[in-house]
Amino acid sequence: MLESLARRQKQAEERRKQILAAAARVFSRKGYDRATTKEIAAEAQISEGTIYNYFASKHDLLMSIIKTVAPGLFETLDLDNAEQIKQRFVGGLEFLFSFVEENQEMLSVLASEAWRNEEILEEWIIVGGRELLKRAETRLRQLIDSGELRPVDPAIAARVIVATGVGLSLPVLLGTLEFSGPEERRKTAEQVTDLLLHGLLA
Amino acid sequence: MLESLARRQKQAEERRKQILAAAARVFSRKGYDRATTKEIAAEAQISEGTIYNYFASKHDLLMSIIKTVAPGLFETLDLDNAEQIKQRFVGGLEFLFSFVEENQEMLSVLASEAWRNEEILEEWIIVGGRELLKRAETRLRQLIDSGELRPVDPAIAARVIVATGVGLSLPVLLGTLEFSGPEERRKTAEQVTDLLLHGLLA
Amino acid sequence: MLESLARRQKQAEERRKQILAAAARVFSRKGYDRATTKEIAAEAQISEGTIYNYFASKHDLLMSIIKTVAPGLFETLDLDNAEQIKQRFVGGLEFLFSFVEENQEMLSVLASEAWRNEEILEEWIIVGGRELLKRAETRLRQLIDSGELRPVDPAIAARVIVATGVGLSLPVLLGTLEFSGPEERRKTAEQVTDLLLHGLLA
Amino acid sequence: MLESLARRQKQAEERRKQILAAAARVFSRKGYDRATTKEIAAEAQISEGTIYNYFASKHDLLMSIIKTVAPGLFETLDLDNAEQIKQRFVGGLEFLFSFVEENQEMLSVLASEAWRNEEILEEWIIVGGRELLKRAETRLRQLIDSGELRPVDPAIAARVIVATGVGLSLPVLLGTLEFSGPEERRKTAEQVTDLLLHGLLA
DNA sequence: AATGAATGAGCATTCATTCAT
DNA sequence: CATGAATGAATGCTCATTCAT
Repeated sequence: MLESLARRQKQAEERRKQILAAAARVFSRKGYDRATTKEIAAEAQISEGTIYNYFASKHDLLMSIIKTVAPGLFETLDLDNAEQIKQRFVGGLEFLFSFVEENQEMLSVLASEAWRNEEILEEWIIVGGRELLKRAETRLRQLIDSGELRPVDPAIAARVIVATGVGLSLPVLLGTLEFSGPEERRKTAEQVTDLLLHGLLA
Repeated sequence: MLESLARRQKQAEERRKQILAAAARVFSRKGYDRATTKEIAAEAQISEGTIYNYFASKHDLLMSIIKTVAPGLFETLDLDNAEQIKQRFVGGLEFLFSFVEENQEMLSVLASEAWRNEEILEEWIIVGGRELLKRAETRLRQLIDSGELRPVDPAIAARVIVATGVGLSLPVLLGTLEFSGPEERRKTAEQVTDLLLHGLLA
Repeated sequence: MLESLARRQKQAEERRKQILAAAARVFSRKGYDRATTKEIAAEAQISEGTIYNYFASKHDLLMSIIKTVAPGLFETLDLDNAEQIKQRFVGGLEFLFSFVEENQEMLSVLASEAWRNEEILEEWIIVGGRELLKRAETRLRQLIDSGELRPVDPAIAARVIVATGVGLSLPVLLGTLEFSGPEERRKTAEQVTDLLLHGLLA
Repeated sequence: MLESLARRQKQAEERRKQILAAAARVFSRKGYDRATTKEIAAEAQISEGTIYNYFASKHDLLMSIIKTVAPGLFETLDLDNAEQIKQRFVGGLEFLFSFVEENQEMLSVLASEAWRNEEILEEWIIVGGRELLKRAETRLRQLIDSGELRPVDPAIAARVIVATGVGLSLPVLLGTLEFSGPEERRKTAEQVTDLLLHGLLA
């Protein structure tokens, strides 16, 4: 009895994930508006009606996808988890590249819908971005105070670092660039870090 | 006769621009899919049918907007029009920020539609981006060869520079950031240039 | 064995009644078309599937409700079970009012569905109404022949009496009127009878 | 110009009526819930989309039908427009019968939907019915005071009169009875009036 | 017998496009 | 050229019914 109840809940959770993944693929391919519930159902190999046993609406599918992937994005962009400055940058970029590649479908849904969905823009881009910038700024200020970094404006520096990370991720999100593997991700992260730390000048 | 023909053509061209601007405003506000021809007609203060005297379809409106604004984007990102390295960077960034602010509506249409429109992505983002990177890379290689820049990988450096420019423009495109005026644009461009040229390290 | 079979049948009969009562409540509240099997199941505290172990379809539920309540309606309207004319009228009206109040839910289902369901209209309203009028007419003719009533057209008189009873029951069926108790029902029945027997004129 | 504008408005009004009449026929036949916009469009010999150029929704169609016919119902039931008591009753009943026959489709929509539509029930049945009873009661009280009628309870008498009128109209509304012509309507009105005024007793 | 997840036909509504005026 | 009413295909969503457990 209890066992079957637990199994049923587990199956329901599996079903939810299956539908969400299918929806993410279709949304990523077509965009939210051009995606149809018919196509999502076909992608998930279920009938249209079944979607509505697990999600209240097409809009609920979208928001559930965003909620699944967005929090991880801002954690990933965190720079606080390494010892040496260089390692922090390299590690942060590597995590970012990995996260973006692993969650490309869901993140591209987030990225493409934020433009026209006030709710997503407010809740996940503006708020998340502001907090991210604040943390980066605080961290940079500490490093400047400790003399490890030049006395640059930490607000601008934070914006440049985040902008660079986001800008470098865009082609991956758009599906126009793929890293060949972990080594390439690492090498790119190291090269970018080198440029950010030492600059372009001779 | 000829005069009236010319005048007529000129008026027709005005009408086209008027409709295109209205469409850009509505697309920017609602997104292409959620914009209706009814709303575009109302915004342009004409009737729905008139749209079809100047454009073949709603899709044609979209592509015409893209075609109007996209070429300027890549010219703007060009770094070749200044003497000193620093001035090239500062000038390029200033132009970019100005161009993005001036064309925010049309560019946000481009940015938001590229995610789900293969045609736009291919023709304007991939091709344009590739050429832009190529030009930047060539230019950087010359500067490295001349000893003005460190011997970094020019391909990576080009990607970082473009990524930073794009990443810094995103909040403006999304409408979540506005420069207070030309001075702020210039100051930001200078600070970003300083970071790109000299790096973060002490 | 036999005993358990009988018990089982009795339980099944209980279940049927339980579902039918739940369906009548929901149909009465929402109307047949807007009622859902999901809501009926919830009201009966069973699962949707179980309904179909006792009834062939939602339509079967409706017809079973009608079949349960409609025959009683026409028996109730019968005027043949009293001695004095006045008592016959008063008693008939009292029974009608009581029956309508007691079966308000099921009767309102009948009343509201007859408008759009040819089967119900034909089988229960037209046929039942015709027989009712015929019996009333026969009875009135006897009373006219015996000199107890004026020589009015018995067909018209029957229609007026039935119409009055039905018309007075409508607010109760609609749920917009409730008698405060048996005394009010009796008093109303007496007042109406007085008017029907003696008329309005001074 | 002005002429064509006026003509256009007139045509639009025609269209509205055409659609409303078609909807009333289909609602009357199938009931609101079982009627489809597809069938209404076919009945009106237009396409489905055109309905929405004139009405906001299927629900708007329903409420527009009710609003068209309901006010007339209560005016018709008014008893105030004749000299002699008998003539008032006969005239009132004749008007009622005519009105019901002429507006059978729209009225049957009102009658069948009031059961399940709180808005219609409240706004058109309860409020309208209450006012009607009040007017009838006032009028009866005057006639009682003037000695033309017996000293019966005017509230009960009003309910009986209205109930009789409504009850007699039901078969017409349901489509199970048709008067053969104006003479039959008049004769029935006279017979019913005779019974109401003089009662059944010898 | 009881359950409730899965099904898919069917519905109201939207909107790009056409075309008679 | 301008208009806007008419069109009808396409869509998100509902719900009676089935059936594996």
